[in-house]
Amino acid sequence: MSGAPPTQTAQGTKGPRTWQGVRAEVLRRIRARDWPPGTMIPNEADLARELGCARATVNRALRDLAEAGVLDRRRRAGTRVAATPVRRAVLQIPVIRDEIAAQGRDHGYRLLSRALAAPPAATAAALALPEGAQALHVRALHFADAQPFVLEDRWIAPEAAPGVLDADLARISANEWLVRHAPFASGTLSFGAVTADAGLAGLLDCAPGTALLRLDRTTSDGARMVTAAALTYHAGYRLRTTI
Amino acid sequence: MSGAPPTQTAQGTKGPRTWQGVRAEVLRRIRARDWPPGTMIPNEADLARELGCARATVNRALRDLAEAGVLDRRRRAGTRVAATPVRRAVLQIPVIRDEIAAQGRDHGYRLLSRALAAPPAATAAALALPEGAQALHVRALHFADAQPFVLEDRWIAPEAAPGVLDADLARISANEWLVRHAPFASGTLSFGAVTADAGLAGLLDCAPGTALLRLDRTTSDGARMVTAAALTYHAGYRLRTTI
DNA sequence: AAGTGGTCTAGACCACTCC
DNA sequence: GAGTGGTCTAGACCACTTA
Repeated sequence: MSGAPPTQTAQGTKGPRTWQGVRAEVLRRIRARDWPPGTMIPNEADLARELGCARATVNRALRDLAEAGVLDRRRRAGTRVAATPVRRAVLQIPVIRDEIAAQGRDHGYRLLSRALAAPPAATAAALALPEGAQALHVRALHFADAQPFVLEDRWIAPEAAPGVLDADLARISANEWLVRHAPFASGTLSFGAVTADAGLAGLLDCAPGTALLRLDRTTSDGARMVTAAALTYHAGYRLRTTI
Repeated sequence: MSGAPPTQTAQGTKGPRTWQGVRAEVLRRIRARDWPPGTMIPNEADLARELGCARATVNRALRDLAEAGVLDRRRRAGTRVAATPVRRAVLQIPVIRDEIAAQGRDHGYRLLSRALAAPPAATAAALALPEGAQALHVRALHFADAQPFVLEDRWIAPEAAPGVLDADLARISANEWLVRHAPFASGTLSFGAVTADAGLAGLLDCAPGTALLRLDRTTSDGARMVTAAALTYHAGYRLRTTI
């Protein structure tokens, strides 16, 4: 139910005294319509008594189901079965090199351009740059077995990524440099579709007019915006995940 | 760092005696390169002593960071900072009606077709249907304020969704019917871009050749495949999430 | 005002895995 | 075999929210 099993200890039928067992039992009652959507379920203390375990165990199970969107929990108001379950899918966003390597293909990389420039207004806003400030603009192409895989078009705020101006981005992609030097950031992600113009078509080796998947991403180190990147994938690329 | 704040109690700087405080402190040390990627960090008991809290509190914090992909934890082997951090983004997949309502727009719905038929081979395989078996094929259009929002093209295995053949899919969308009657399922999800042909362009009110975001989804109730759906969104639609 | 979930503690045992 | 994380317990206090 949850995106990934919370633990590796994913055995078959857990007794009801483990938190996985409690979760399974609660899920069973929901699926069996003992507790239809919208129903208020017993509070943690009562459930713990009924199932013969500690309240902390029940709490762990219910918290997990709430994170999965199955339950709706609120203090004082209690816990109810979600009326319209919101599914949560966990997307894995690997480093481009790793994604290609995971397919058993060779990763290639070519820096197309690198320049300090004033970004377009939208990008400047996304990076929270002051008026007229410059940023590092990098365009690069990643290959899988010599086939174009994804075009990386990235703006980096130099102050937020010290050292990036000295990095040899012809050898190591900005993607990887940032992962190594400004790791564990937070940010936003959005997906859309774009039509390949002549330039994109040439770079990604497809016909002009082809529909391509594009991922836009902004990254913050927790305090400052570090980078805004647009990744345009080759034709036919699909992003996969499981619910 | 984690997809969503695990609790609503997202205050500023938590003292180090809460699990959020421990998480913040660990994250700070990682970002400050006190613990570079690949480093083994102290075990839970030591960290708890150092930070002056219970081991369970440290466990909660480290487990959260491990779920976020920041840490790599293994029994006996200990906890280390992930060498190549795999970002995990949590995607919210709401019911279409709710997604439109959340934008403050009116949801409209029109059933285009409904028929029992033998699905194409790929779909039959996705639904694990026996040779020549029939499935319910539903095509419908969702509107936001009378503008086409998304085309739903869905195959449903009737045996796995008892009652669906009697459902009035002209009034309630298959999307919603399934959520209500076969909830809390698991499945796969994949995204891609497609070019609008004349038919799609007409339905989604865009020019032929426009690039559209398409989401393919299969759903299982845990034992059997229930449905395979393709959702093709209107031009300009973006799927957003945060890391 | 009161009841519910959210969290912390201190201790214990277990399961897994690396040495 | 030993050390690490994974989990459970019993009790306690707190924070929030709603009646």
